[in-house]
Amino acid sequence: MNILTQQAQFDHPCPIRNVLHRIGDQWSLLVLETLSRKTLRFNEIGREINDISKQMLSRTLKRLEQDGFITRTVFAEVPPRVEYALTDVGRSFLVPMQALVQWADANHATICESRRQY
Amino acid sequence: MNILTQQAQFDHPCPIRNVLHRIGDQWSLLVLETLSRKTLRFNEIGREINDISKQMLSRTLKRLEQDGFITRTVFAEVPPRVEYALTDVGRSFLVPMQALVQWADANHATICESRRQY
DNA sequence: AGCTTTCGGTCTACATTTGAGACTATCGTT
DNA sequence: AACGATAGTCTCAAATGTAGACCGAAAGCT
Repeated sequence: MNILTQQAQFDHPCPIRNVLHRIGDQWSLLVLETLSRKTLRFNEIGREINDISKQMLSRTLKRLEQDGFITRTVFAEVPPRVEYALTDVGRSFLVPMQALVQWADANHATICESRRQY
Repeated sequence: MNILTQQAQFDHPCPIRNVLHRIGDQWSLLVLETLSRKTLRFNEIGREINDISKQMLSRTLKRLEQDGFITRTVFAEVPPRVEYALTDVGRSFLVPMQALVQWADANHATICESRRQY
C-alpha cells in the first residue's frame, strides 16, 4: 500500500489518488496547458487541441471547474460566449505540470529510441 | 496549437504529447510510484495497488518497459519469478512525478471542498 | 497420496468510456 | 433565403477496461 492507494481503497472522498486520477485522464493536462497562456472560449480550446471531441471537452471542462482548477463565465450574448480561465489553484498546478512537460520534452527522444529498439 | 499538440497532429512518432499520453493513463503513475521504493514482482505490484486488474497491470508494465522506464527480469524458476525495477530514466522521472504528488497532497483538501460546494 | 496455493500471465465475456456526427436556437453575413 | 458561428447535448457505434476462468509445474499441508 503506497501513498496513492492507502486512502482510495477505503473509499475516502478525496485521496491524493483521486486528484491524480482526474488530472491523469486523457485530456485534462492538455486543457490546462492550453489555458495556461490565456483565457479562451469553448471552441477556441477545441481548435487548439484539435483532436478532442466536443463531448470530452465539455466533460473535461466541467470536472476541472468542479475541482476548482478553472472558472466558467457565461456572457448573455447571442451567439453565446463562454470563457474559461485558470483559477489560482489552476495556476499553482502549472508549476509541477510544467516540470513534467519539461521532463517529457527533454526525454522524449530517448523514449522513442527505446520504443524503436524494443 | 500548443507545445503538446503541435507535433501530435502531424503524426510524429514521439511528440511530448505522446510521452504524456503514456504516463497520463489510469495506472502508469501508480505503478511507477509503487516501484519507486523497491524492485517488485508482478503480483507484488498488483497487491500494492490493490484494485488494478491483471490485464491492465500486464499492459502497463509492458508499455513502461517499451518506453524504457522499467526493466523486466525473468528468473527460470518454478513457480516463475519476474522482477520489475526502475531504470535510470524511470528514476529521473520520479523527480517531476513526486512534485506532482506533493502538489496533489497539499491541495486535495481544497479540491474536495470545491467539489462539495459545486 | 491428494488437495490447495502460488507464480505470471492470457483469454473471454461483459460493462463502461469515448468518439463521430446530428441537433438545438438565435443572430449576422452573403 | 440559406449559411455559418456560438456552446453544448444526445444517440449510436467503436474502443477500452474489468472480472474471473484457465494454464502447468512445483511446493506445502493433511
